[in-house]
Amino acid sequence: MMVESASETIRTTPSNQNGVSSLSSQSDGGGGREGGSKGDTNGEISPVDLLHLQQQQALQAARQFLLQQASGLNSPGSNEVKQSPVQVPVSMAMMSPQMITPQQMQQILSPPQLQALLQQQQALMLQQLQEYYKKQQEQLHLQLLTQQQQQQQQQQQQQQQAGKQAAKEQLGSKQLAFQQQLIQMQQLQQQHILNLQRQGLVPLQPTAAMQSLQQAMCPSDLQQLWKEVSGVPSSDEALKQAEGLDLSTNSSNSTSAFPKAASAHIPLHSLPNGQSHTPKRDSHEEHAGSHPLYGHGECKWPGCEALCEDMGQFIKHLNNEHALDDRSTAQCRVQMQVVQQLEIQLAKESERLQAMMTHLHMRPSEPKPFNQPLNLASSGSLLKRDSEAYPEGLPHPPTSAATPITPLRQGPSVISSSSLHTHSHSHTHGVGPIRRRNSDKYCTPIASELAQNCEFYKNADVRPPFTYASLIRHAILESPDKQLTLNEIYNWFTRKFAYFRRNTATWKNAVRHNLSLHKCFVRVENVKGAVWTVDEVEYQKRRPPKMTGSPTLVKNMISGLGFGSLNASYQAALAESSLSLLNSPPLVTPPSAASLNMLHVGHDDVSSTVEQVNSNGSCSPTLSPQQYSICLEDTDTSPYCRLSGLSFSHPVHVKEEPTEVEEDSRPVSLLAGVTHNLPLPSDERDLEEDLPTEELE
DNA sequence: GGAGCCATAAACAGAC
DNA sequence: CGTCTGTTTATGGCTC
Repeated sequence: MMVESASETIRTTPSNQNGVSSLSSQSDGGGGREGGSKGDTNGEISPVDLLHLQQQQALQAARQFLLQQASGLNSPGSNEVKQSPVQVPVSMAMMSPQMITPQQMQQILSPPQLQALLQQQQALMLQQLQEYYKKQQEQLHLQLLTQQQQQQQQQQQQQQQAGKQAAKEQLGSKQLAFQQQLIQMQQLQQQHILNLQRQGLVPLQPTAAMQSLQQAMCPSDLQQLWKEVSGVPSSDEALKQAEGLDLSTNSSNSTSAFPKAASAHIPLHSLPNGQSHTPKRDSHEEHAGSHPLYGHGECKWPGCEALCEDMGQFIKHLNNEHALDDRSTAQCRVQMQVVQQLEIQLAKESERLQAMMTHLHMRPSEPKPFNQPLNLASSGSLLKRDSEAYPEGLPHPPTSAATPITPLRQGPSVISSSSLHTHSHSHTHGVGPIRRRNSDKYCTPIASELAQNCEFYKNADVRPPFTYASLIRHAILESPDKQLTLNEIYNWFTRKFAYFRRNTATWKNAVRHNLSLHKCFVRVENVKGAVWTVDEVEYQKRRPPKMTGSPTLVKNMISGLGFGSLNASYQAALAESSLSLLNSPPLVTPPSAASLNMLHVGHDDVSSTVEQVNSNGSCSPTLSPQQYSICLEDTDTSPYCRLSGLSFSHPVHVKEEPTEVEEDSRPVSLLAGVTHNLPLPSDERDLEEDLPTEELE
């Protein structure tokens, strides 16, 4: 729930609103320049120099301010920030809330708190930054004004004299200089803002459009935003918002020479060559045949959608409605930023994809190198491998697909299991390797899967490919005491899986249902109340049929793994069944009775698995001979007896005492043997990493 | 088609 | 009285 709220806050980012409003009001206030003195600027020093100076000062100050903010936000002794505050490449804003803030804060504060804090900081920073810029602009305009006055006077004089031409040129050049300064300022501002955005220090933009970008950008939203921007009648405010900062100067009356000039140049900085006039119009007319802004009989100008029968009409419309004015330039700018943000996003996603691909490719056993131009593609191919074609458009294929697979690094167990039956599958690797993986995987069930992908499941709204029963069991076994209250189980679910942060009623009911329904979950009355424990014997009892019965189940599991939701339930069951074959030893906790139990019980499963494997032909060396032997040993000895003897002599309410007693009996050796041959270590690591971050009540 | 497993929904009861 | 917890039943999907 907390997470839920956190994400909510992220989406709404109220601070943005504040930023906007403050901005607009400020810019309005900028009108005060009129009455403002002409004083200081005056004349001896060249205005350009002055501007330069001021700009630099302003930027300097702004930078310092940002640095302070940044360092305040980030870890205390962050020197890095000092060096290149603007360089931070990572778009933290895109990352999950947890990533945004330093770990320490993360640990101290709850996500909502962090979020609120961040927003505050961001709003503050933005505000102050904007103030700086605003001041600079005001000064610029003051200068412009005074310049104009001077020029006008000059003009008059010159008119009287006659050297009109020269005067005009002078005037023009001076204006141009100012305008260029303005443009530079604007560019700097933009860059600054962008950098801030990249650093996640500032909300994408004060504009609503940017906000929406930050989330999933849906075209309709954008359109709406565009309309907002363009629709406002005397869209001063909106424009200013849209532009992030500037344009405050030339309020509505574009008739005045300066504003017009200034605004006219705004688009310039998108044009490298600096041609000042009507760049857009020209370009528009160039593509008379097929105009990029014209399609399906309507104008595609952001937020426009005006119907135009033919090109001519469209051109007219374009020239009339989207001429070079404040609104258009503002829209253009917004569009620029949209594109920029998209590019950033694209870069990020590409990077991620790259990482995923490399990771997946690294897998030695990967039978089919998937051609993944896309995340989806990769996951899809994987899915298809074992199960037939899978519906494309998996909910959260990227990581989900990747994750389930990743665990296979130790051995694509899942696949292997499937391979048992799916001979036809072009597993390049012989039976041997497959098997191993198989067994390996079995040895690193849900635990490793979770451990390795915990981050993914934590953040991605993907349904985990495990059954409720297996999840509950895992949660319980993961706990120090191997027992959890219902509420604790709930918490574990929400903590570990973003998916379970919604529809709480549904899955909680399912959890309760499972707890009650399955004999393997034993309710134990505790001092504090009731806690739930796992009866491994019972848990294992119901497994065998599945595994032995249907190898295909395992096969399907893979699809379940990569798969988000459709067959989720069933697939989950399958996945879980195979995953938890050999129950994972307690990942985080030292060998305990429970772990023992798990192992022992697991043997059962393992043995069954083994049987399959053997039947297939080769043995599973990977299953670490030791482990193997152990399993067999145990099984031989009396897996179940041992189990029951150990912790569940009375399968029921004996959670604590027995467990501890058994601990020493033999578990250690077993565990030792198993653990090291198994990929577990890494899992343990992962889990440990994982655990600290989340508080276990 | 039946068996088995699972998820989901819902009714119900008892405790807090 | 509302919520939480726990039990139970019903239903539907899926695979073997």
